[in-house]
Amino acid sequence: MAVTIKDVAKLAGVSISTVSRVINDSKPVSSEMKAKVLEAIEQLGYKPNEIARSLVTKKSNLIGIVVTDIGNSYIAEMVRGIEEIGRMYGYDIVLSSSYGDSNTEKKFAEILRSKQVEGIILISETVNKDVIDYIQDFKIPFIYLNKYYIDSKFPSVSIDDYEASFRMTNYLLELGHRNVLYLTVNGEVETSLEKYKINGYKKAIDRLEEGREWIFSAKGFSIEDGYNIGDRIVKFIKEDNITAVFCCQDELAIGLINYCYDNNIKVPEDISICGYGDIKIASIYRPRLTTIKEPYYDIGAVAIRKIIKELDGEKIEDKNTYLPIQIMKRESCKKI
Amino acid sequence: MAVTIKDVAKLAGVSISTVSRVINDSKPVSSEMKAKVLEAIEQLGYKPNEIARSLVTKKSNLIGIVVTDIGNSYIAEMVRGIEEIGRMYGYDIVLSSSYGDSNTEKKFAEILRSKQVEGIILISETVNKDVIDYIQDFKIPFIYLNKYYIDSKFPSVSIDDYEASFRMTNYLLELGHRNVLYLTVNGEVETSLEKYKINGYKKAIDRLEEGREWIFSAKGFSIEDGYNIGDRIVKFIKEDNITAVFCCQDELAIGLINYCYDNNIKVPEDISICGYGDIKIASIYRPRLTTIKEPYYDIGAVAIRKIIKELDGEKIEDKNTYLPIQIMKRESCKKI
DNA sequence: TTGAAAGCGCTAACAG
DNA sequence: CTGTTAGCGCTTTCAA
Repeated sequence: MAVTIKDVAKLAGVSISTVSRVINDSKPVSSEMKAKVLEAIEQLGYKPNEIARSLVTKKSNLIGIVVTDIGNSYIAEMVRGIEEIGRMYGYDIVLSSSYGDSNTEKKFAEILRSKQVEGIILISETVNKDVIDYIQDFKIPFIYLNKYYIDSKFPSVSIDDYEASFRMTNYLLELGHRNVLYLTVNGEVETSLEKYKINGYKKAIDRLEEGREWIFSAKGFSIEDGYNIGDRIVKFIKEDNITAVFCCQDELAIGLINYCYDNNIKVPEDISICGYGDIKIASIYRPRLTTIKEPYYDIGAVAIRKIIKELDGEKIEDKNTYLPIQIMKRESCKKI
Repeated sequence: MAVTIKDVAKLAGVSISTVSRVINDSKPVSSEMKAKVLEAIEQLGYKPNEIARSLVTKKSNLIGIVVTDIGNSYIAEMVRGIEEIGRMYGYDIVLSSSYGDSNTEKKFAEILRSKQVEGIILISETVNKDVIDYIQDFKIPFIYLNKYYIDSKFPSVSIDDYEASFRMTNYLLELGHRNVLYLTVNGEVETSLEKYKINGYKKAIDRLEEGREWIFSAKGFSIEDGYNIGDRIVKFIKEDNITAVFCCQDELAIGLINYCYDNNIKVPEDISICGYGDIKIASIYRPRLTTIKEPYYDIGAVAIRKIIKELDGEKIEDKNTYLPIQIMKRESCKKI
């Protein structure tokens, strides 16, 4: 059996309240008693039982997070931010992976609540108003992070996608490209952030004299989806003299570049390709991927900071938080 | 205030013990009472407070894990395995990142213990007997995972590095390579797994008539280290007609291939390069990296399985667990 | 089969 | 400044 506060009290010859006071520094204790207690604690190697403590204080110092898949590098990065900042404020992280199933998301959120987590961060890749409502009903601080979709009624933290997309398109234009294709993804148009990104792209193109929009859709957001659409894109490139492809996600861009590699099309010599996200591989891959940096670490950090603020009683504004945009100019896009 | 067992009892018109019995199904309860209780639970949306439960049962159903950095893809993969299997047995994961500092590892392990985790998994990248001893003193199930170093006295789960390295070298030989360079890393020779891997390489080379060993050291295990050693390797390649480089880690291999890319050396046309680990990027990168698969997910899965077994009172053998080896034959190495 | 009561390890009034 | 005591929400004897 582990050593408890009683053992310490007994050894130090004081009451348990005194021990409690010294470990929490909650009320003045005479220095001699304090010394005795500290001595006993040291001797016994006593560590307070946080579970017992939580039960009475109603503070578990736990933040629950349910992610789609910690194996995704951008999610791991968000979790890093959450964990590191959480720790600074004394919170530990309880992690669970839903693998994209929204019932699982619910179930895990439920379990987390049972474990008395003080707040929940959900990192999702699908839209599910249902799940959001469900978790909000817990009445504990809750942040919803989704790189692909938005729930307009629910604040989150992200970059301004419209602006980012606009800036990236402009960068391509500055590089001299005139026929820029935007590669988006089929799907829920209503809630997809693609709506904003496409508008950003359009705005930039529209400012061109005779600017023409080329929008194309992949089946999904994955590397494989990018690869699979390669042949159709390449056909387009040739027919319409496209010189740059702006992919709505880094994964698609990587997949597309892989397709090019496998088919002897040189990037950026034959075609410039850029992505969106700046996932880890983007700067490792050759050619290094030109992309928009979504600051995943910071997104996680800000998310948990919000939760902690709310826990501390600060009123958090009910607005989306936008983080700075950065265009990572690398070698996958060249001047024309 | 959340709804408690008392509320349920009151509403159902029974004692709290009865409620407890139905939620735990621990003792027979008449079906009518049961019905009333279930009804009340439903109506109130009652969920047992796991913290309170833990306090009395002394089972937190929490496994603590301290990792070097969840941003590392192989670590994320191990965590996936841990989490997924843990969940199957009703355990939740509390995650913390040490960023490589062994005092932090200690400190976090300590915090986890306070949180009453039932077992600890430490994923480390350095050697520190100290930390291991410290955590073992907690007297709770503990698994130590380290991709780079070994503590011979402490069982872990991994592949047989000697055998893996032997097989990979043989594969290179089968491909027709005769001058194969092994790229290792400077450092703690005593505890490094490189010892075994180098021996595996040597054994394969030695079976060759006139086989010659070429062993070279990078400064560290990172992509950057691989890149930085590029010029020296290339010099060697030319002088000594090396046709294949066997890198002791995928990261080094990727770094080296990047160096080649940037310096117009074609892989695998000019030089074959293989890695060790099969990290996520290995199969995405072009050329796809030939490498040895270390089954990270499975390593995590087996690790937590061991912990759970121990928690269930099964005696676990005090031996290292070896997982199957697989050579991923891809395009970065070609026939000669 | 049920309920009363003790107690898990700790904090926080409340007295003194 | 210190100790006594009453819980926190739950499980688990022990009687009934």
